[in-house]
Amino acid sequence: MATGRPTHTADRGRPANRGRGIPEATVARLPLYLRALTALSERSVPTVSSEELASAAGVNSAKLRKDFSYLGSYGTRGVGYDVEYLVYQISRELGLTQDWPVVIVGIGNLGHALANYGGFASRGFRVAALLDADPAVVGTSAAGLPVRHMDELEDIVEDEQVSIGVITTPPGAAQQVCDRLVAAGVTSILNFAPTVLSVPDGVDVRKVDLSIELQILAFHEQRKAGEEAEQALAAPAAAKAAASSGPSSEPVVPAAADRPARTAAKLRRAAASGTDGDLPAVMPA
Amino acid sequence: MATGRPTHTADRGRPANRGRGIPEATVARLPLYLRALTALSERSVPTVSSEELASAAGVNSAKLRKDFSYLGSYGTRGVGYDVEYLVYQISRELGLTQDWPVVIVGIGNLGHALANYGGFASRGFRVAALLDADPAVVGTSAAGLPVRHMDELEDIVEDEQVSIGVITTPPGAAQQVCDRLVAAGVTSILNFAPTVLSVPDGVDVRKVDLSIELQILAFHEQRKAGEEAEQALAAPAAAKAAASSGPSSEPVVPAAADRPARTAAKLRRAAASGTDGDLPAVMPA
DNA sequence: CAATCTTTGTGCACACGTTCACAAACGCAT
DNA sequence: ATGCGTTTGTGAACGTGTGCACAAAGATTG
Ligand SMILES: NC(=O)c1ccc[n+]([C@@H]2O[C@H](COP(=O)([O-])OP(=O)(O)OC[C@H]3O[C@@H](n4cnc5c(N)ncnc54)[C@H](O)[C@@H]3O)[C@@H](O)[C@H]2O)c1
Ligand SMILES: NC(=O)c1ccc[n+]([C@@H]2O[C@H](COP(=O)([O-])OP(=O)(O)OC[C@H]3O[C@@H](n4cnc5c(N)ncnc54)[C@H](O)[C@@H]3O)[C@@H](O)[C@H]2O)c1
Repeated sequence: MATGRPTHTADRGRPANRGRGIPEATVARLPLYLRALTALSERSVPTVSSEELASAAGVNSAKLRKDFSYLGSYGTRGVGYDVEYLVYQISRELGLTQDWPVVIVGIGNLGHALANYGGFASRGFRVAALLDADPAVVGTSAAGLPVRHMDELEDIVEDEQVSIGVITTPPGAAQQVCDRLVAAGVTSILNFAPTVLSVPDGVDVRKVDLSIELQILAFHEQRKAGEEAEQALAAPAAAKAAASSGPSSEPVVPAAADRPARTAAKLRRAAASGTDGDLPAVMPA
Repeated sequence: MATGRPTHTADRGRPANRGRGIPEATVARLPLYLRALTALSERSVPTVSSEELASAAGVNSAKLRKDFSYLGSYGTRGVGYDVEYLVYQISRELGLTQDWPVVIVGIGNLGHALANYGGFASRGFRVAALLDADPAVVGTSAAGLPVRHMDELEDIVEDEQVSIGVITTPPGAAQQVCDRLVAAGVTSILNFAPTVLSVPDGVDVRKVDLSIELQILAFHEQRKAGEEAEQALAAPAAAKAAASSGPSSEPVVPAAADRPARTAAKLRRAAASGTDGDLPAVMPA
């Protein structure tokens, strides 16, 4: 097991979340804060309040303060947080004060893009090697690094002390590549292939799945269309009255009135898909 | 506002989560189930139990059953779920029975990779257009599609009824591109730039952030190293005894004993970083 | 038809995450 | 020193998500 997103398998009998145990949700937000703080630091802003920083990171200020409270009391009441100091503390907590060599396996479209990505090195992540199984790809270079053959994986992982691997192979090869990475000693994997990886205890897997993100957006998009259809059906008279009563009238359905073109498009969608009670194409036995 | 991951701003006065309201966590798993079910469907498997399907999707079977219960009672007790029927129901719920035209803005490294990605079209997502601001890029083609100029954005969005936009521009341009997409009528955005986007109510934003994923992995990796260091410090005598007592002895510290080479690497890390109580580089005023 | 076996659907308890609201702490002015 | 305005840190309430455990429902067999 140990596959999905919040799979931190090494949860062996921890008492509660206090006293070194930072909640997973908080950990996921720390990089966000760090990014905002780094921007402030570059503008030489000395201190920042929870309200300002929260706004810059796109979160609630109470949440931010609670998040920071897990790290310790690094703020000053009446003033705010010291930017440089917080940058250091968060970096340390996330383990970014050390070097993290990373291997990328599968140098196709996506692997190339990742290899070229500058944001990699900016936070202590160093591309230790690019690997591929295809002899046609091996020997070429991407972003100044040579693409090396999978045979070298074990040596590279050992020599360079690699503990993080990125998988950008086709889905069919992902599990096999994953097994090999784990056997070689990699204990954290970032998987871009649309595959459920199974790994032993103590190995963390996170996945990035474009297709899932789009499907979630589509779900909400469909829901929005359905809601607007309901609204339009429920009060068409009121909407017409508002439209014809001139500039002095107040908007009756503000959300819909803002973007009338969109509303028309969504109504078409809602009509096409059948928001509810559609006849299934296949009936169960 | 409306920026982070689970930001579904259109939550205007909904009573509870029942009666059409599917929990966000469930929505996020539906694509996973769908993928597993599609694979079964291609192997012509007629029915599947919650246990089997859960295992294939990498989740708990109780969770899966509860997830499906939000969609309705589509299973048969004692048998399981009809694969084809479930595929249809989930597809319909996610809105995949209709066509979703998508525009990709910023055809650089990542934009190219996404344009070439086959998994896009496989689920009703059609690339309606590739857009870029750079005259050197406009006019070239990627994955058989021409790269068009940003000036055409508004026309394309209207003509093709686009409601989903993908942003793969540099971070500095992301907010500006986002604003323009929203003004043109796009109401769902998938953002690959490391930027916090602010959008009006009714617009959904999801972000994919490689750097954050790596930082989260680094955090857990560091934690693992710290734990192993503690273990090794707490019971070095026991470990030595086990190592020297021959093949008849049982493992004392199983997790560490599995991959001894890794343990050495982690201990080195733990020593280098200072797991706790490090002196800060900058002190607060 | 009854007995048995399998598997679903869900009530319930608990864990986790979010938000409110406010006392305590601090800087600063007087 | 004292008071005032500001902002942190956190207790407490609430909402969401997870997983156990089991009754009910259907299949299957005799
Ligand atoms: N391209 C995208 O935008 C995108 C988006 C989302 C997900 N993905 C997923 O990312 C993965 C890679 O996508 P891509 O477009 O780069 O594919 P690609 O075919 O361009 O590249 C895959 C690379 O992996 C190599 N490879 C195959 N088997 C291997 C093995 N056993 N060991 C090592 N290397 C091996 C191939 O030689 C090839 O170079 C796929 O799983 C895809 O579904 C891609
Ligand atoms: N490459 C990766 O693997 C990777 C990984 C994670 C995140 N990202 C992020 O994704 C984004 C794109 O990365 P990339 O490597 O493809 O960058 P890139 O520089 O290769 O491509 C960016 C493209 O955007 C275009 N562009 C710039 N300003 C624009 C504007 N105002 N309107 C329209 N187009 C505009 C540029 O012409 C260029 O073609 C960046 O924000 C990067 O941080 C990239």
